[in-house]
Amino acid sequence: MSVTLADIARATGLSASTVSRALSDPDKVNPRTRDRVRKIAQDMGYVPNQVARSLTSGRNDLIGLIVPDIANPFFPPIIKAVQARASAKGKTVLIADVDEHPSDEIQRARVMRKRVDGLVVVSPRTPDDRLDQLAELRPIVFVNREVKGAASVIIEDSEGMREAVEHLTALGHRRVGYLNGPRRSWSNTQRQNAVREACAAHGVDLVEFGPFEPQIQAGVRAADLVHASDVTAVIAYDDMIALGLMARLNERGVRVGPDISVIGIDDSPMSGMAYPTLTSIHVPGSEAGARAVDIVLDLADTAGDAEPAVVQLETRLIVRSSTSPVRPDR
Amino acid sequence: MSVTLADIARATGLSASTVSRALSDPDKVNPRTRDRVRKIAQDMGYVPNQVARSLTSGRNDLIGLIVPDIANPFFPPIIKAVQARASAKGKTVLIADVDEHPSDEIQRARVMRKRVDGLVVVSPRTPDDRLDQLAELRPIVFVNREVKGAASVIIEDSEGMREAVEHLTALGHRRVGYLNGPRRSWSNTQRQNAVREACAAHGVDLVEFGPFEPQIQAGVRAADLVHASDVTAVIAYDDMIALGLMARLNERGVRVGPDISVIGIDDSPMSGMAYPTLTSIHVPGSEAGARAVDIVLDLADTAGDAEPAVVQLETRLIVRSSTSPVRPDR
DNA sequence: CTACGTTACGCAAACGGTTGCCGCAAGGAA
DNA sequence: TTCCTTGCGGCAACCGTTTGCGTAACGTAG
Repeated sequence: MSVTLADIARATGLSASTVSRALSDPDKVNPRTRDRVRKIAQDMGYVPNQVARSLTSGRNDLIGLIVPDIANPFFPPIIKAVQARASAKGKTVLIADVDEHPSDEIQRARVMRKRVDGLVVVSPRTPDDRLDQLAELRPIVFVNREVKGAASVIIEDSEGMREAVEHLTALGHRRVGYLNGPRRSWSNTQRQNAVREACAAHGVDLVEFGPFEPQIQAGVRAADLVHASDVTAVIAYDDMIALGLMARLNERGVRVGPDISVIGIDDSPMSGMAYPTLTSIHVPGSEAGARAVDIVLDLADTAGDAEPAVVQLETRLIVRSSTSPVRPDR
Repeated sequence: MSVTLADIARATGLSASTVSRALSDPDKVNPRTRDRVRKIAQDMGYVPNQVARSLTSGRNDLIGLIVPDIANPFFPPIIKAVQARASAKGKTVLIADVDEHPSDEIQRARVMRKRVDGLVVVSPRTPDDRLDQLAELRPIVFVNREVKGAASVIIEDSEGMREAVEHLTALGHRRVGYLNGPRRSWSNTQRQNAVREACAAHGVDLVEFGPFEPQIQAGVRAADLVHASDVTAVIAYDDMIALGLMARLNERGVRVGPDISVIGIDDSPMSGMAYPTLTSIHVPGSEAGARAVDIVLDLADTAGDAEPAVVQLETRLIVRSSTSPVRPDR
């Protein structure tokens, strides 16, 4: 079918091993031979069979990426960053969208395990005990999730959240809503704690709603609850919910900004395109993705003796036009 | 390191071949033996090594997907659909984001070729001659791009475009702008032709702008050009441009809808979340992705003797609130 | 009881590279 | 000239599975 090492060996009169070395381990062979082999290989259109290569060498030049939902706009930037970084290091990305269906995760991961050099898992919803099982599939690194004994890149919500609440108090808001994300979400727990602490610290009344799924529709539903309450500002678990919220408020004639302030989390690319543009807590997804790749490849090299790295990334508030001073009559 | 067939063979006192058959070709062995083997394999936590499996069988259970830009919201639904469909057929997706950098494509594709069962390529920008090279890497299917002699799923813009122009004329618009996409984009050529024909057919004056990159920022830039012209409605090459356009028009106090009508193309998930919600020509990306997977796997089975399938998918207009009757004074 | 057909399993050769080890030849030193 | 070193390249094992073929054991029929 296609050109193999053996074909080149025949064409050059050398043995397969020499050809192999000429192509991948240049120092072990005479420069003249090397060049001759390379030229012939080139001419014959030789492309090494990665599968065969992996089998012996153990290296796959592949990294596995597991995400819950590609369509959620928070993830594409992460995926892109992972893929870019991997590509820069000569790796390709094997992707699995588990579609918010955590039970698939372990299965998928196990199947992937042998053909990738490492796993990057973005898994906000999976229960801890499942993750522990996953964690055995080293090298592995978790993004936005802390798993004991495993490497991870986590996003520290507290700073951004503090900025958000500070921003709202500066605008005169004293009663703020928080729209909870999914009940089992690790992120939501983090964010919930962060908002509670920040509000307590600033003497702001906190009203919690939800849980809501990270979907536009959930935000739409949330809108009416929020509107019926007496909060003057609301922080949503993520931008999706915030955007749905805004859309519905717009529809009901409530002006986001002047009438009620809205803050999202993630700072997904859509924040700047919504109307009004959405004030959002920037979560450095791209950076997290890139770091995760670095860590996992490091792990792959150093055969897992080192102690797992835990990288923390900070969040910060990006102010746009969905937040305004509280209305004088409230 | 991890459990192999040989380990199970040892544990059961059988040979590796029998174990292999017990697990993957159930009819060839005694049911009693089969069950015993399966139980032990299960207990020992055996996971077949896909790499080794691929090497002999030739099957990889992988399909390659090449997209220009994951972060462009048009693609995630396609990726998701591809991944979902692939997953349903027991395949995993190898993804390459070529970052709008067409020269990488062939290289990446060649490297992928041996380890995937087929390639799905979404490549709106790559020049034809390059695609011809790509097309040799069968099985391969192109999405939203026609390549002679190769399978493809193409999206027929004309119907949706006809509906769009019809819709605008019904609202009284007689002078319509079209914001061109990237100069070398195949899609843009299609859309440009479609809008020209549709306008000609309905006696509408067409004013073309651009080319523009499919980015928010390009739309922002387009806004001022459009505003300075005398068109009362504008159709953008894609939603990204349309959204940027709307954002800037909003900012300048031009009311999208009442003052100027805007139509996007793609009907990306954001169309419904913009303000005002964006009338857009729905492009069935998910369906295209799913169909592409079907075709490519078909091709992989039937060793490429059949003549390449070309599937056409229709577009249709989704009316939302960014289009309104033309202002009486225009 | 022999002969033949099944069934159930094992042997061994792939698949296409990689890599440890060894032999051999050439060059330098003694 | 001889011995040792060094560098180059070949041999063969191996990675973990699949699969064609062969064969032992067993059952059935003649």
